[in-house]
Amino acid sequence: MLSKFDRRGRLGDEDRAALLALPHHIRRVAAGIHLIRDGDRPEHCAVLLSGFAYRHKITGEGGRQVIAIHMTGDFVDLQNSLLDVSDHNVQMLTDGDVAFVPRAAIRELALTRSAIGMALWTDTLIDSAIFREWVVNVGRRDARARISHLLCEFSLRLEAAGLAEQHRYQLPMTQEQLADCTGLTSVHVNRVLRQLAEEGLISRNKRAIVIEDWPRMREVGDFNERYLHDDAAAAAALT
Amino acid sequence: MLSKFDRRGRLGDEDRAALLALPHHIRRVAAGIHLIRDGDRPEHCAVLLSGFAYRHKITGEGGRQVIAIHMTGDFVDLQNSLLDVSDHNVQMLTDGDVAFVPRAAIRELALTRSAIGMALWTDTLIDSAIFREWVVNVGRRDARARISHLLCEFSLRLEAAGLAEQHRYQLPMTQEQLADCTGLTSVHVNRVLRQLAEEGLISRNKRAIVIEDWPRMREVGDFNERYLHDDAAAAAALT
DNA sequence: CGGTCGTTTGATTACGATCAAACGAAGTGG
DNA sequence: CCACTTCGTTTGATCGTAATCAAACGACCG
Repeated sequence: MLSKFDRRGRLGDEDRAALLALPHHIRRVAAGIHLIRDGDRPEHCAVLLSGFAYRHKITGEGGRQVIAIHMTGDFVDLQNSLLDVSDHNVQMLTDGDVAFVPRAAIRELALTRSAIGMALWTDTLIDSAIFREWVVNVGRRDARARISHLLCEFSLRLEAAGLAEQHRYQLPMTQEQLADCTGLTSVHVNRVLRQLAEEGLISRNKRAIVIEDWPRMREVGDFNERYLHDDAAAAAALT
Repeated sequence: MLSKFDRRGRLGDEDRAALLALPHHIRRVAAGIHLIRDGDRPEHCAVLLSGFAYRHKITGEGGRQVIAIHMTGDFVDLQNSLLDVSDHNVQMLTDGDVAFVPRAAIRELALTRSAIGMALWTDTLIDSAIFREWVVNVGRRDARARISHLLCEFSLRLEAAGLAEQHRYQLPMTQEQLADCTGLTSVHVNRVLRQLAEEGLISRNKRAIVIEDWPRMREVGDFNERYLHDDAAAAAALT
């Protein structure tokens, strides 16, 4: 859980110890359970120890838009840590272990140990960078590029989290959820995936994805890993 | 410039003084000038004293997606303050006065005065909340709702910044830029604006916008001001 | 006065949505 | 253990929103 912080900021030993000493309780949480609900006043902030979670909003028409996917090691709700009322939902995508840390403890720690505050702040800024890229993805790319882009992003982030290798990984979601990430319908996602496979860009078997031709996928998906602000991800992009 | 902070966090007098004492130089900047460029390593962080700026990215196909609009009082590049290389552009939308603060000074201040750090962090979290809403806007709403939503957002944010009253304001951008905010084409934006006016939801005269029927616009745009996390904006939404 | 930029309108096209249905896999209960 | 349901995937047919292409017009500016 600390490896991500180690990768970017260097925290002193004392700061690391203080982070680890945060009060928390760990619970196994089933897929589908809400970690935060739109309109809630969150009392704690979740850290994903295993499994996946997703952030989403529902429109008045009933459409769902996924805004982010979180994976092992992510500090899930720093986004709500300093705001009073949550403006979106966070739900488990798969079963997973979650550590719940009281919000007040995090604020306290950020105030008294400002290096930790900066590290947490940085973490939320990287989340923002990904939000921005998603705005571009759904706003200005066609279906083929949107999905390719997303598959590229997953590949690098999963690799950085130690959950993928050689651009091979297990997609943690259904095609319908993929559609909700990209602003498409599940029917269309299915067709695009099939087409990408037919062209030999990817191959898949149930949820297992292999990006067979990384350079071309990068191009089709108009993907540039810089927005991930993660050296491990950047390294994975070279292979 | 401090009024926004006053509205949410309460900073002590000393902290306020420290913020005001930040080294900076103020410059008049013309519309179109870049404050940060994608790929740059920013050295300072801009505060908008007057005028508007926008944040955007360009896709490989040459499409432009606007990700955020900033107005008087906004701390424009906290988003890049802790990250090494910018992943997007920020450009002036109109002429304006900009204060440039060295990035190092901001980091220093955030480290030594953690209350300020928290206030700045909060500011970036609110930016994120708006990014998230924009993902939903371009991902899951039709053209009519996207544009209505955006007009509603502007109305409240401008009012909160003291630049609008009674849901009347001056749009700081062209229809083409509006299209780049919503993932549409300028032709289509034009048609939708005309239609909204025909139905009596808004009226317009050049760039001057009046939201004639706020309740219906809120509904058409599927707009809920909660994501702005701003009491002044929430108050304006009631009228 | 020509030139550029933004707005406006019309005609046509296409991408992705919608509607519909079948199928396989996994889980449930009788 | 097998019917039965549920959920996700897959394929086909049709429809509609917004894109694209094209052109004219008004405002502002040098």
